[in-house]
Amino acid sequence: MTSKPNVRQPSHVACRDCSLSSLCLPLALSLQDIDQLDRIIKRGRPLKKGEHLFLEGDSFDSVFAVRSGAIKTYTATNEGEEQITSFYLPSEILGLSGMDTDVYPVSAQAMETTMICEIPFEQLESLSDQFPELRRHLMRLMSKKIREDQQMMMLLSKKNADERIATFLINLASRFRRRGFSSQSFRLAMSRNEMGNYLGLAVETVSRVFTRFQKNGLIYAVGKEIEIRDPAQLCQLAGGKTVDAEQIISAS
Amino acid sequence: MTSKPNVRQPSHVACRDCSLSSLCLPLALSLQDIDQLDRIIKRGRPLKKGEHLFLEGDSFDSVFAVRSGAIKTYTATNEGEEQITSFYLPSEILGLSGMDTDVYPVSAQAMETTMICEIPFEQLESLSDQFPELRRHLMRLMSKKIREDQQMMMLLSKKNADERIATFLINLASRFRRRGFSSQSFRLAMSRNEMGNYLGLAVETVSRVFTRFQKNGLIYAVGKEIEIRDPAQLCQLAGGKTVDAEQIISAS
DNA sequence: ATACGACTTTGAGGCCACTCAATGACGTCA
DNA sequence: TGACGTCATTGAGTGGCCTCAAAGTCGTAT
Repeated sequence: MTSKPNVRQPSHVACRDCSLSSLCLPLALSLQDIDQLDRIIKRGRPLKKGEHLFLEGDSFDSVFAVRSGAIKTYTATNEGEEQITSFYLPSEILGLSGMDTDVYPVSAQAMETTMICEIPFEQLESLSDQFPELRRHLMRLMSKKIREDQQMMMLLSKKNADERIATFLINLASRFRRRGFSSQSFRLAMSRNEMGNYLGLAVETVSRVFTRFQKNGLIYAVGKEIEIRDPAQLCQLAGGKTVDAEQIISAS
Repeated sequence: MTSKPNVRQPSHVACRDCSLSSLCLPLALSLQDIDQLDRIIKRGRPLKKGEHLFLEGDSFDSVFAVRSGAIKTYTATNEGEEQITSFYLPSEILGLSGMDTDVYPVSAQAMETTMICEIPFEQLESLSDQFPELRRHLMRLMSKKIREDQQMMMLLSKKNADERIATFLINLASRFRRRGFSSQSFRLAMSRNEMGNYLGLAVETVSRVFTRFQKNGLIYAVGKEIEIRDPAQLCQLAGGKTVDAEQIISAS
């Protein structure tokens, strides 16, 4: 929009030097093949909070990897309100759901200052022709997304407010952990409002549950800073059998 | 289980002779290439109502296409109850969500007598190596599934009982229509219980909504036979902007 | 430092869908 | 054909979460 931004963090880290490569697309490629992926990746300036990566209805050209920061995707309900469909953390890939309609079915917006790697889909497809493993990885990504969405459907149709929020916190914790951050103590990128929107709850309900969890020693929360105090009980609320839950318990 | 069943319908229709080929996997292939797909497809005996195609946790070996009948997929909630995740009608493909874990994340059960085409995944993958278009089609299928699941999440988190059931009926009608059946009048494969389970509603609520819809002239329902009397209003309840809705309106 | 807006918390009250319970309809099998 | 089990319907009562409202807190920009 204005002149080139003054970025402290180098904006052009190659995949081979990126600390996230073992979680991101490159994990499907050998060291020498990574460079080919690297060449098609576009790394733009950081997005500021509130800026959009793409809008619902934009033509589907690329998939994106989050390098730092956080992205939310959302769509409009029939009444024109926003319905958040996903939150994306560093190393996670978004945009794939646009593939079969040639337009993105959701909008993607930065929730804080965010760095993004853009992978033009057409070139990704030709690369997939060369590297079957990359192709399989893409399909696994989508398959995983389907499973996660089904977990989410289960949450929305069967869980009460306490269970929803416990599940959400445990899930976030586990994702932070995989990325080398603390799973006990972290900062939420989203507001209570956004959390409620995503979880199918009113803001007030989210707030009340947080208060109650804190009163009962499950968590300690100040604003967006969260500390998980009783992972075991939180996991149990979330419905212990999930892998996520076990990961956190083992981390404590 | 017993001797070979006496099937009225020929159990070994080749893809090229199957009336569903234009909706199913073959749509990605040219006429001569279809035969290659055809050779890897296994067509077993029909499943009787209640029989399982696979169980949650079974090793992921194949994807399946429904040829006739209907399949539901479900998983167990933490309390051990069944949570239905999808219904599949003829020409629809299921099983793809097992891809990234090597086990099926759900169980699949016949809701009525059902004929199935089984496509061993390993062979489907090698075929994909030969035919980029087949590969793209598979990815589009998954992408579509993701979009549908997100519609479902929206339904579960934002819609009330009336809207959920209207959406469900409109969606079914549109799927029947695509398959050349009437979209005005059809037979539900699922019980009220299963419908409620899928839609996140109690059976009693489903029943009450059906009664009310009937009283208001939106539908006429006797048991599992459904007639859509006022597609426009039903679409509006479902949240008019969906493509499904428009299709039905244009059909009336 | 201060003022403003955005976000969060807390309370009061109401509604929608759930649960429990009982009756009615359907389909199936002996 | 009758008896049984399953499924569907209807009613009464309850509770969890929503809505509305107001006060409190935080962050930010001037």
